[in-house]
Amino acid sequence: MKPEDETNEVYRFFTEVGIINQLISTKLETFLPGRMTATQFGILGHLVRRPDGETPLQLSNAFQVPKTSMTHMLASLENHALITLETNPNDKRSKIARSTPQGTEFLRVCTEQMSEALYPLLSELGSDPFHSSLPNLMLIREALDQERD
Amino acid sequence: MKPEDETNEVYRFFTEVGIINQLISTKLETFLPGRMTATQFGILGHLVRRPDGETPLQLSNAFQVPKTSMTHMLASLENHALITLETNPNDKRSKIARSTPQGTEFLRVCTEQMSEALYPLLSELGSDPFHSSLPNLMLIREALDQERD
DNA sequence: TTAATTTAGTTCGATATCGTACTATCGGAG
DNA sequence: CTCCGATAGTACGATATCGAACTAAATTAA
Repeated sequence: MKPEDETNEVYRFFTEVGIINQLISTKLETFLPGRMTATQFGILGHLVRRPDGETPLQLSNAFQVPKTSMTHMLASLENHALITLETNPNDKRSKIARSTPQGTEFLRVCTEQMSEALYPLLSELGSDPFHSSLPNLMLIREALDQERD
Repeated sequence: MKPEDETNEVYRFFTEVGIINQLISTKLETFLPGRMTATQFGILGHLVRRPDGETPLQLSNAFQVPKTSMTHMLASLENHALITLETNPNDKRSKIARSTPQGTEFLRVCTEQMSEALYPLLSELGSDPFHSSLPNLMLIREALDQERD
């Protein structure tokens, strides 16, 4: 394949990623209350899986959003009583975000609704397209992540 | 594999897609002037490849963003003189967006810069991860797209 | 032909995002 | 201990996003 076509393929890859992200975020956001975004929901899921909590900075690295956006998202989740934000005893500059029981329950309910909504898609496609592309996506994500400095 | 693990894999797929989208958009946006977004840049690219132009509605379908967001994005591109917006002679409710020569040139320059910025990534990974996952991404995108109604 | 329905796009208002500049705290060098 | 550069998070302001309600044009029905 010509190098030019390879470059084109990379662009198409990123375009498809953008559209899939758009489609799935929109779909998810119809289940979420008010203006809660897919990213905010992702953060909640991340915290539910980590009972010791994480600092805002760790979260902004994990989701690759600016710290200033993270401040806003965490404040919003805290307003909904889905997480708590305490000062980090080891470093008073820092904080620790943790999921509340309501947060965990909220995640469970939304995830269930989302699974139902995705059921037709999974029956149609099967799990293979997801299964076989996941390792490549992880590879690309890690390389992009590494490069950023 | 258990059905439960399959579901988990699907979620990880969407998470990876979200993070890759975030990383690549941020990277691209550092090359773009002012507050121009990756989506707006994508729209310009779409129009450059279609000399006859497209209507705002076609564009909002292609990129899966609400019409009201498209209005804003097109207005912004028009302000930068990168596109023109004329009323559609076949349907006076409608409009046609077309790239201007400046738009085409602007796209060329930014694409070139982006290609240079992506060069290290491509050398490291090779084109295979992109090449082999693209068909699956297209499959998933088309299914999601179909479903939306 | 007129009236009702549908469709394309915009206006408006609420909220999300994020860059810049700031404050508070930490941790190392002397 | 004291200074100073680095680091965590926030305030603020500009702009992007997008749902709801609207206007105008096209299409369908009667």
